[in-house]
Amino acid sequence: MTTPARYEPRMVEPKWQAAWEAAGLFAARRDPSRPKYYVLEMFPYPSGRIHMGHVRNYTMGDVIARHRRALGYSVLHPMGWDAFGLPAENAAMERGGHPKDWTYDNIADMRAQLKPLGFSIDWSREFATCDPEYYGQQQALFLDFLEKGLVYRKSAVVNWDPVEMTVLANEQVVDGRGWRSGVPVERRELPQWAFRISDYAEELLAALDRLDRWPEKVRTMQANWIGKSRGLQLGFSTVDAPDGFERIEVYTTRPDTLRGASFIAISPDHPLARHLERHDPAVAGFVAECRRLGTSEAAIETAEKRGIDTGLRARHPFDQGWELPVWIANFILMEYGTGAIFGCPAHDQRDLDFARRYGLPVIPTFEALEAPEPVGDVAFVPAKSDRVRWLRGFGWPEVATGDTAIEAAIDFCESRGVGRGVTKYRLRDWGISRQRYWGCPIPVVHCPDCGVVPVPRAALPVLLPDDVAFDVPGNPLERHPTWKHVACPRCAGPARRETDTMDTFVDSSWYFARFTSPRAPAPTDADEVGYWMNVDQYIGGVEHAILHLLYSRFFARAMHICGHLPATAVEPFDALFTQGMVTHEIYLTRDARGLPVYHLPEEVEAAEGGVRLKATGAAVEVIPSAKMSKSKKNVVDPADIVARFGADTARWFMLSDSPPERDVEWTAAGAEAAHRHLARLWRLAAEAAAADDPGDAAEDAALARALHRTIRDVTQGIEGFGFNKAVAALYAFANVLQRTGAGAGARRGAIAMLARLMAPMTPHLAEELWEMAGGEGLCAAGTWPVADPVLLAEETVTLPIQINGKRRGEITLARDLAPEAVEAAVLADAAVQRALAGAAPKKLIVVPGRIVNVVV
RNA sequence: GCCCGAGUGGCGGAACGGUAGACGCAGGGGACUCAAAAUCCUCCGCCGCAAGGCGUGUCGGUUCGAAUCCGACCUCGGGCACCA
Repeated sequence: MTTPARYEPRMVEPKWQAAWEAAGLFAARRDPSRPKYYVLEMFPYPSGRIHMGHVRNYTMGDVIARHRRALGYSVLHPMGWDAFGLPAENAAMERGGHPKDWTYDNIADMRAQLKPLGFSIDWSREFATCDPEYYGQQQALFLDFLEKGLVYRKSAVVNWDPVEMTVLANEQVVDGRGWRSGVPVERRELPQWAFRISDYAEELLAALDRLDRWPEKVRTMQANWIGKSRGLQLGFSTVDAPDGFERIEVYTTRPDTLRGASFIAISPDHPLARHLERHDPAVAGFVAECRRLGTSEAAIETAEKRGIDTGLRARHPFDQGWELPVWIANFILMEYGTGAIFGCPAHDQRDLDFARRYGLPVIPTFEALEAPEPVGDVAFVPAKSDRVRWLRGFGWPEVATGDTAIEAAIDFCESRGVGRGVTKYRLRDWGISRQRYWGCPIPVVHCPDCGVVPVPRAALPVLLPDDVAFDVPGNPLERHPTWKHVACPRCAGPARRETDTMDTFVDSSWYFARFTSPRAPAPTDADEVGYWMNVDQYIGGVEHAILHLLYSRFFARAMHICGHLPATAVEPFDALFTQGMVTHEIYLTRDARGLPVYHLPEEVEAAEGGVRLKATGAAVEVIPSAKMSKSKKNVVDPADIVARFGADTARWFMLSDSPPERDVEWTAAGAEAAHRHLARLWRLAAEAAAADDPGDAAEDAALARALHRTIRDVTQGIEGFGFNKAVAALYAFANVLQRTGAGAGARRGAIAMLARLMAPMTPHLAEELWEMAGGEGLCAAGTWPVADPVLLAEETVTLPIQINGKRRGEITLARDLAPEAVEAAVLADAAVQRALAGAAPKKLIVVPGRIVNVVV
């Protein structure tokens, strides 16, 4: 025997990785004779270091990929890089250098950290979205979308930093101020390119029902995001308003409260507000202040509700003598509905807060059936399905539900010519223009004579220029001396390139399709997408539940319209799994001013009476686990873990303990325990390999039964995304294996099967076990074990006995005893006899094979 | 503010509406050792000597039976359209 005397992952892991590579096991091959399986984890942003979240994400995908391969599928499991985006430009500004170098260096670093983890990835398909080969095809897609009318120009608001003269991302706006300049941001309108996703709102909503292998919560979030609503759109005629503003169009989902209206409120971005702004300094001041909130909906909605009375009045549609004041309010969004509402303070908390602040009337339109109370500081907002008594209805029964009243109100208004019933969606068109360098150039030219002219396809890709500088603010493409100056493709006259680049969500909206033919001279290859699509299992963080996944669903439809995807692929992800984060405790001490100073986990140690700094012995505060983040220093570098324990330990620990959809806490003790367990298995295998004891038949049979239960449980665990349960079953089997009196041959047979069961999770160790147990060839090329039903059958069953729902004893009976016989046996039980004290039971519930409950 | 989740021993968690705490960590006790490491055995929800009682974020409800279903609330997390 030449095997080393103990488990040495540093030596064996590279060996097996080389063996897999030499055997070409992970190259995805289009093989129509076999079923295919496409497993995809959301591709990483190349920040430069992989983190434990990546390890968890890609380990889960690898378990699925290796399991499916063992089941005989032709598996596609690719990897790439979501490589455009802000951080590269921020790095260039802060540290100098070029976004391109920063990005490709990071990719090289991360690839080097990822490969030692032993993932069964087809690396030949790797690409980065910043490769001209990729973004050039994306530009071709853009031109296709343009031809089909799926892209258009519109005006949209952005965060404008008046000092940096730059558009800021929402992330770069902190408390309404630019993160670098510190000055209040402004909302500013710019012409932008947008995709017509809102045309597909109904389709994207309806199709959610068919995504039955997506988490319910994700479908709910998407449905709410699309936000289909039924309501009334009506015009309020104005009194003495400026020309062109004779009517204010209002959208409401509660037309039943129309007779409780107390004011009209319009958005600060409403055309009327913009008009008044030019003539009224007070309005101008208020509107300017609103624009300092930036564009983030969260910021707008959490800001204090404020408004200004325009002095204009609007007539109530049911009573021309009833005039409502017109206010501009900071919480009305121009993007939703018509950008104007009527306020009914009695039945909307936000309207009520506003009315109380500004002394506006509160007019209830309905009240509770029982114990009605006047509205104080809490609006009366029952569920629409609740029945209420109407005080100011118009034509429906006095007692009715909100739902009934809404439909009746729409009918009534339509019959009187006051507005019309409409269906609206909250979903807005997808603005993709970014005033930044490090993104995919939008392939159009602006010609003073011809207007917007697409770049000819032969001229694609429109390459980003390399000679750019980031030492001055603004878009480097805009400032570049020559790049934007081109001849118009149509008239050959002087024209200007579009200097906006695309939102990086565009890049990630079709990468899954590109993986099927990453070097094709078109966005996709019909044979390849036909074979590989759809993604059978998609895995990623729940933070992408709405935007990325919704955009991808739209993109798949648009690509289908342009002939790049088959009709069967308009829903590109058959199954979705959203995994939890990796968390860690946070360690901190305080500086002289009491501000926190964070410390890396390796800088602290547990000591008497708490945690201390290794260097100084200072006491350390421990904060409960939170998502690993560099700023809090609660990070563990996967490369360190691999160097210390090996990849299999990192993989095993990431799968154990926590269910995959929940957060998992990284602990040093847990990682060490995982490593100890793997070393124990290695030892058991080495012992079995060297032994030749005959054992005995009963022990051999007991081991076989335990093995087959394990096969069943691990298979169920993997197929049901219960990796932690599969791990628990494998721990339990290791305990059996350790204590068994079975013979060496039986033990080797069991270890060979154990190797196959562990191969998806700890593939390197599995090869070791497989080899020591005398297995032929590579374990990674093997087939998945099948549990023998005969060995799973149990002969007896132990039933707990409850008396009045409390457990009071148990009884062991033959497995398939008739219910009457079970009842008789239960009634004869001593504990039951005692509880009954001679009386007959009121009720006897027998759940076969489960439990018995005696009600006395 | 709005939408979506999650809360079970000291800790991570397990449990088709049917024995709450599988499996692991930490901890206690023991074996081996000159000693230590490693390894192995064993105990381990809380209160109680015991009988027994109490326990799944809080408060109610449905049920023979609730961690699980329903309602209200609390806390923590994710998303809110230019972070990815």
